[in-house]
Amino acid sequence: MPELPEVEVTRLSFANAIEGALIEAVRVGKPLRWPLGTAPARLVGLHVRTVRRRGKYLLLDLDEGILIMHLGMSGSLSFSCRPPAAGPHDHFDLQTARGLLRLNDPRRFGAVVYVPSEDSPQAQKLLGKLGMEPLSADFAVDAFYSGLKRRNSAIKQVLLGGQLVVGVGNIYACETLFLAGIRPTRKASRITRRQATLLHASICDVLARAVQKGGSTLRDFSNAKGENGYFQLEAMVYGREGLPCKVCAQPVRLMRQGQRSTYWCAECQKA
DNA sequence: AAAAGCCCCTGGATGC
DNA sequence: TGCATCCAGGGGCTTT
Repeated sequence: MPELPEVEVTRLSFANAIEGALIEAVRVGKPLRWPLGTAPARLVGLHVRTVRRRGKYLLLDLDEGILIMHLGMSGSLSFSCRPPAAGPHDHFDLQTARGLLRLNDPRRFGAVVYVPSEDSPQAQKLLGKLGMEPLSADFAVDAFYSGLKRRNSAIKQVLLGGQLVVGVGNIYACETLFLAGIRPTRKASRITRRQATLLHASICDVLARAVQKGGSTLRDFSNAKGENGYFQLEAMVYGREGLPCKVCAQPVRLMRQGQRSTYWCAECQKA
């Protein structure tokens, strides 16, 4: 479910509330993607210092070490003072003095991993190959363009891959390519500087607007306060197969790329 | 090294 | 109502 905007919206919805809080107890439910990497009891007594985001990962800096969280496809976090009893899909609880941070994840593609530091092998295995942060100053047009030049696969796949730029998942890849007028199957290496500049701007624009709208709630996403997002209402192509393109009125198309659905407009995306 | 496929898992929608 | 099939916002691992 969650792409960069949803993860960022989630972070913003509980970071202030949890920062500085003492960890009082930890409950682990069904196994997630990877084991926690430490005994749950060893987290007790530590404080949550800050909550950061890297790509689609959330990083909770503790007094000692970092708790890395990932929401996978179906994960969401909630933070509340009076949480209900854990349900069948609540697989991780971090009980703090300020409230309970809970990961709900039906499909269990998500993860919570404790690492001693960001430089540790465990952390680098997850974070080491990540590309540029699209909402930060290090997302430079030149670096983006030269990175595209070095890739031979379809531009959509390069965006999803996360090695050049992080956080762009299936929804936002479709949307940014539409806004930039680029065919999703276009070889990345053949994208012109002008198109790369346009795509770069579209990525910045779409992700920032999606964060402002609280992310996209397709099925069940909500932030840590339980609030839904509304960016899906502004989607130009994603999930709109057969419906008229909002720009040219031609029917939006659907195709498969690397086992994922790609929505696009053949009329508006000719580059 | 890069690229393409496969797989992890559950639930909801659709079709017969 | 029941059952089979397909699909879903991710990404690591294995194979080319």
